[in-house]
Order: sequence, then structure tokens, then C-alpha cells
Amino acid sequence: MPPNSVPSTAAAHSPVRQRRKEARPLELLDAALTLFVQKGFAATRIEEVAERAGVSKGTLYLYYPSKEELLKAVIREYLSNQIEAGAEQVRLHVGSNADLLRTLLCDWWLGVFDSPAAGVFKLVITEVRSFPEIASYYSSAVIEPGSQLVANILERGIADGEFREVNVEAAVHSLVLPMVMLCVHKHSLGACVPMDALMQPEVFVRQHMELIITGLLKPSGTVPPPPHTKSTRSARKSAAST
Amino acid sequence: MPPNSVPSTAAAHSPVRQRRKEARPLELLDAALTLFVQKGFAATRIEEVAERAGVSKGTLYLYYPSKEELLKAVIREYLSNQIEAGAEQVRLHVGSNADLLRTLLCDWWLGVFDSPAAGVFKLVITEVRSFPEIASYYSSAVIEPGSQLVANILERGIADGEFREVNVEAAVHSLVLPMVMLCVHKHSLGACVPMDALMQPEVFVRQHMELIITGLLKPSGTVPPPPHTKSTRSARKSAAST
DNA sequence: TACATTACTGACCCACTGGTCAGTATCTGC
DNA sequence: GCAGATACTGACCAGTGGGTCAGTAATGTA
Repeated sequence: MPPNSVPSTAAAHSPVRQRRKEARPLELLDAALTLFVQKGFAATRIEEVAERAGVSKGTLYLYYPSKEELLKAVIREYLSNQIEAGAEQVRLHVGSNADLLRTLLCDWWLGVFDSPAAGVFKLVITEVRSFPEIASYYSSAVIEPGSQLVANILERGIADGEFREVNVEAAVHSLVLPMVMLCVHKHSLGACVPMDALMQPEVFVRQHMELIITGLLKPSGTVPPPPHTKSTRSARKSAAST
Repeated sequence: MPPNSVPSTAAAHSPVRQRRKEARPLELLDAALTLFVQKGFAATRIEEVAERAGVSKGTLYLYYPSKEELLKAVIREYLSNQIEAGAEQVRLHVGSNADLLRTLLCDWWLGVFDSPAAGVFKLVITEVRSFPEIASYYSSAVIEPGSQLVANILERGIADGEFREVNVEAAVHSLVLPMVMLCVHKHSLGACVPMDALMQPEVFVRQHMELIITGLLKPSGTVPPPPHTKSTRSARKSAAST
């Protein structure tokens, strides 16, 4: 008795093989993210995803109408989670501009790096060309708000006379791109060969922030606030006197 | 008279469908690079590559025994070209450490960015997981020599008392990763949405180098050599007085 | 013209996989 | 127990694309 053969006009109660609400998807998205990042979208078989999630292929198609839709769901899911976390951190933090930059970006990126969301960067980079709709979503949901956030801090710092008058847009990229690259590496080359320092993101991220911030600060206009460095070990043996 | 088939036991004169030397490959590699970067390896049909190169599928298989081998050939070809160009630039340049960094990296990256080789970065990132052999090649042919090159300059700068005693490995990444990311972006997101400042790499690259180098220089130990900045326009309006 | 070598072609084979759907298992209320 | 809704399955279909190879064209060259 297949319930899809509706007797008359309206399908008042017939399920008509419709999408489930939101039950199993999490495991499916998890499996999909892992495999898409690992093997790429085209090379991943739907059946693999289903198997990894512990269901059959048919079940997967109950939740997502197509492979492509599954990909988009993955990206949307993990991205929006991360965005939320970022916004949260901003809400919580306060302090001097340089300090804000330091703490905020370090914490957020180290968090992202260790989360499965780090793989989404590679996924997006890999698949945008094939699914351009992803681009606009990613652009407006991640790049724009993220850049704006950092840009605001920089602009305030410049207005306060704390930072030089740099090209803000470019400076944002200087701050952020290496971290993105770090996440990408983790899931591409990093998964194939031992990646030396890149695999100790704390060391790199902290020193990178310090380098850029030092470059941003006005040479001696205002008293440069003493570096809050939590002693990046071998890096900078306080050559700048006390 | 194929010189390889020794007349002894086996088919003395049969051509046995052997590989061509090195004639048509260039056009094939070109087509392959473009399509692999654009659509990804798995999603690119061999026939497309052949068609784009103006030959038939069969011809392609005369030069490369399999799709995978074609991919590796692409990466090897464009990579080694770029490495060579890099080594060349090093040979030619001389000057102070900071200046060397500035000029060398700016020139090389701007060159790479505009060449088709920029796509190889995305290609490698995208496909290493599926073809791990690429990883070791890329690692030893690109990452290691490249990093070593920059590291040498930094170490000399530190020894000379020009730079602080930073973590060299991490500093190399700070210098280089954003440029890599720039190339990657050009061929992923950049191809889908207008990419603001990223599409004017000169502005970004130059300011980035300046930021990092400023961060690297010892605060006031030796006289900080006057910034050779060719006036990065809006950036840094000489707020540091005369 | 006859023969040989090289360069190239594209129809064909077949393994593979996205997507479908008839059917089974489980659950709920009565 | 049974009726009906819900949750899931996996055999099946059709299109696709990597790789092959018998054959054709072009180029010698005698």
C-alpha cells in the first residue's frame, strides 16, 4: 500500500515522500563534510556518505533532494555555526584596539582551526567554481561581516591615533589570509605530509598577530603599549630591552 | 626504427603504440591546467581537455597514459617553471636584507599571480588528498626551497642585528601564506564574485611586505633604514613625521 | 606506385554512480 | 490485532566518462 497514490484532489494527509524535518541530518552532514573535504565533491559517492552516516542511500535522498543540495547544506550549516561563534566573541570582548585584535583573532582562529569547520574553507575554495551560488552566500555571510569586523577595529585604532593610516582593506587581508590558509593547509597538504610549524598554530598565529600589530602601531607617536606577548618562546627574546 | 625495442625475442619492429616524445604536450598541458583549475580534476572529462587542445581523445592517450598521469605532468611542468623563475630572481638580486625581501617577494609574487601557474596552487590544494604523491613532490620542490630561501634572508637579517629574533619558520609563513592565498582566491572565489582589493595585488602585496618588515625590524637598535616605499598611496601618509 | 613509418581519430566497451521507487520494518493509537 | 502513517531499504535504471584499438590520413623515400 504505497501511500503516495493520493486518491483525489489534495494530499490532505499523504506524506508524498516528503522531506523529513530535522532529525538524522546532523550525522549526514558530518559524514558529507568529512568526505567532501577528503576526496572532493565529484569524487565522493553518495552511497559512501550514507554508509558513513549509517543509513542507506535511499534514506539520504529522503533528507536532501540531490547531491548538490547536500553540499550546500553542509556549507551553510558549518559556516553559520562559526559565524555565530565569531559574533559571540565580539560581543564579549573589550579592551584597547591592539589588544582586541590580538585576543579576538587568536582565540577565534585557534577555535576554528580545531573544529571541523576548518575543512569548510577548503571545501568552498574547491567547489565554488562549480557551484557559483555558494560564492554569493559565502561572500555575504562570511567574508563581508568578517572583514567588516576587523576593519572596524582597525579604523577605530587609526582614528585614536594608535595605528598608522594604512590601507584598511589590505591590512585586513594581511591579518586574516594566513589564518585561512592555515585551515586550508590542514586539510590538504597537511593531511599528507608532516607540516612542521603549521601544525602548531598557536605559535604561528600569535607571532603573526604580533608582527602585524607592531607594523600597524605608530612608531613613537603615542607610547607604544608594551607588548602583551605571553612569551612566544624562542621568538623575540625581548631584544627591545625591558 | 624505434631504438628501444631490442630486436631479440619480441616484436622487433612493432610500434606497440608507444608514447610520443615532446611535441604536442604543451597545448595539452595548457588545456588541462585551465580545465582542472576551473572544474576540478574529477569533474573534468578527458575529452574536454583533448577538444580544447584541438586533438582527439585518442591522441591525448598517446602522450599521457592516464588521466592521473596528465594531472601530475601539469603540476610538474608549471611548478618547475616557476621554481626556475624564482631561482633566477634570487641570483639577480642584491641589497640590504629588508630591501631584498621587499623587492624579491613583491616581484616574484606579482609575476606568479599573473601567470597561469597561479592556478597550480589551487590545483595542488584541491587534489593532494586524492593523489598523495603530489604532496611529496610539491613539498620538496616548492615549499622547502622556497621557505629556505626566505628563511636564509631572515636569518642573515637577525645575525646582522637588523631584525628581531623572531621564530623564523613562522615569520616565513607570515610573509608567504597571504600571497599563496591570493593566488588561490584568484582562481576560486575571485572567479565568481568581484574581489575588491584582492584583484589589485600590487597594493596589497606591497603594503603587506611593509607591515611585516616593519614588524621584523628592531625597534631602534640600529637606525631603521628609511622605508623605500614607493609611496603606497593612501597607505601610511608619512604619519611618522620627517 | 608501392611500401613503411608516424600521427591521429572516434566508435566502442564497460565500470561506475546519481537518482528512483516498490517494497519492508517500525511505530502509534484504538 | 489491525489500520494507517512514518522511517528506511537496496535492487534497479540510465547516463556518463575513462580507456582501448582497429582503422585512416599524412609524411617519407625509393
